[in-house]
Amino acid sequence: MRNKQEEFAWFVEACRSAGLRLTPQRLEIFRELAEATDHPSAEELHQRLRSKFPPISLDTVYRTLGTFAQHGLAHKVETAESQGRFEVRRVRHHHLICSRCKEIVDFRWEAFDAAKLPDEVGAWGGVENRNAVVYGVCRKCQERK
Amino acid sequence: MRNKQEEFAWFVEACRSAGLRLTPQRLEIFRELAEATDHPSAEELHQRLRSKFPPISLDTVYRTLGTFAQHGLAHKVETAESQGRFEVRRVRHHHLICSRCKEIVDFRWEAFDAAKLPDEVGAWGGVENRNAVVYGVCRKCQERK
DNA sequence: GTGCGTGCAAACGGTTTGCATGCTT
DNA sequence: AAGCATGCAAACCGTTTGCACGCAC
Repeated sequence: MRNKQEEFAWFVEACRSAGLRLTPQRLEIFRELAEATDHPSAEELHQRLRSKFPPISLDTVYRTLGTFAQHGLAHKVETAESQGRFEVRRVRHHHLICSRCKEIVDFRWEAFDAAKLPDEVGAWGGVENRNAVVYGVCRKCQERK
Repeated sequence: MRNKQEEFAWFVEACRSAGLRLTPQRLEIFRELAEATDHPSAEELHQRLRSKFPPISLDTVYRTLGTFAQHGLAHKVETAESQGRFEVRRVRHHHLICSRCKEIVDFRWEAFDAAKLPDEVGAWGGVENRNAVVYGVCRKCQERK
């Protein structure tokens, strides 16, 4: 986990090399998403930024997340839900998804990262990334039942 | 891979035990989805059913897929796209997704299915399912470049 | 006959887009 | 000064819903 200064420096550099202008909105959106651990949707993120200055429109949040995702500054998480959810991928990780409350939690799984893929995958094409998604019911929901 | 008769019998039984009525529309939708290998969206599926009898409305396709998913007769695939895509899960499998053409291909990976999850996952809650999603560029898109 | 499933049409929610203005470079 | 980024508002698309009719049970 990087500290805030490092993260900021990394963001600035990433924007530069992607040819993206450094605007207060983009900075705020990135900072807010980088601090979040719950993979917020665009709308959720917009709520959290309401009180910030400058006021950021929802459109800009959508556009900015799209731009970030395009340039690898953020990632859209794959879920079976309709609403898109985003994250800044600090370290290689995977997702636990609670089928009741839809909460998404990160976890590390080095053995999976290192595991050899089946041969047929090589025949399919060139692999760029892999992710594990684990479904279940989280402790909180189990107790709530 | 089951043959059509077996699949039909399985479907009938699954509907019965789920308390779902056996309608021509449901049968057609299931058959079409079971034959598809490309994880179609509701709208794509509706297109394919256009010529069939009885004519099936798009609403019914949506509703039926939702019902199927609820009862485990079909599954919504987790992707980073906005449009939902569905499949009938014949055997345990995982997904290759081409980041260019968005095609989704199934593959088997028994080693992953059997692999031990990290301890922290047990602490999170009760696991019900796991899926691997592998991203890359498929052969066709590599050559097209 | 009962009531679930369907089709129609209208509503809905999340997301995208055209345009004029503003601010980064 | 040039042109990308933003905000506004309207459009858009995939999906959901209320209602009345029809069909599986």
